[in-house]
Amino acid sequence: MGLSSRSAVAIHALTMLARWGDRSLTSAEIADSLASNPVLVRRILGSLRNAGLVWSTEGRGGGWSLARAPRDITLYDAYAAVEEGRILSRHAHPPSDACEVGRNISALLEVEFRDAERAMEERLGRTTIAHLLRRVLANEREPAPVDS
Amino acid sequence: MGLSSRSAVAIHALTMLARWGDRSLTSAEIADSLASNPVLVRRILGSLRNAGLVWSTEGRGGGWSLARAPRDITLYDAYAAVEEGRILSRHAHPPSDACEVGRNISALLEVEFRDAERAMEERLGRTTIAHLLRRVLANEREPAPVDS
DNA sequence: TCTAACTGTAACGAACCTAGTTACAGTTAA
DNA sequence: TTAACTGTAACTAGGTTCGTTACAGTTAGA
Repeated sequence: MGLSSRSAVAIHALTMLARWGDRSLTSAEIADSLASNPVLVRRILGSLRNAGLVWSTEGRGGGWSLARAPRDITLYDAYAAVEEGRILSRHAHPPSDACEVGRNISALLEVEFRDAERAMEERLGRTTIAHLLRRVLANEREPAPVDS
Repeated sequence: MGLSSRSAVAIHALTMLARWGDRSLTSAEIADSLASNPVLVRRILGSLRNAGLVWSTEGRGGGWSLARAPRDITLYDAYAAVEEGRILSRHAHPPSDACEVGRNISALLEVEFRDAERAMEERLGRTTIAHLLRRVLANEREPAPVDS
């Protein structure tokens, strides 16, 4: 099935907060850009706050701001804040001890899957919100040609 | 949420087929080792057959065998045969074109996520069924000490 | 002081996926 | 002819996701 789209929402929101860093954004503004729902946005930004990536203020005029410089927030930070658990699922049940393969494969698979997951995470950690924002602004200055 | 455990089942089954390479195994034998169900096993081995990794014979005395040498089957081959689609989900809906970030982020995220997924796949491609079988047999010769 | 604009969170539903199961048709060897 | 297999459809229970409604709490400003 694959993971949820929460990582995409989180990265989108963080990039918006970086773009309009001089003021806070409301969950409604972010939800508009996502074509989604303010409650969903608040839930996901809540996870980002728990991870120390953003902070919020309540009440009228309240909203959300980055808690760190965009160059100090990686895509892995966003991913780790909203996505829990493993990517590659292990056996649903412990295999049979009566089988040579069954009693050894779990530990071996654990190492392989863990390494593979880490490779993905390591790649996500190489890109920051600042990188994304720079490319967004570059695209805006020189829009990609539109086919037609 | 993460992916299904089909990859784990597929790799477990392939390792068993490699271990008992001189004869075919039935879905019931593999299901026993997995503490699972023969129908589930047949479904997953069916995907592996579609990918050219195993073949099966019907009728009495039938069963499953590897279609390639264990050293020519990687964990990525197994993964790709049973798991479809992407790992990191993209936006559930296309973001708003009215927002600077919204109209650029999808394409940028696509590149990042694709690269991250490829990093994981590349790591899975580095280990073969022959590697796993060798370690299973090594563990059997020299069992890991049991705490108690 | 009242009101409007926010966050924070619980609760719910529809859609979807997974793992497991039953059932049964088709194939093959003995 | 029968027993042992594969191949596959259909169904269930349980879990997750995304979206929504509802509402309590907080804050700024008229």
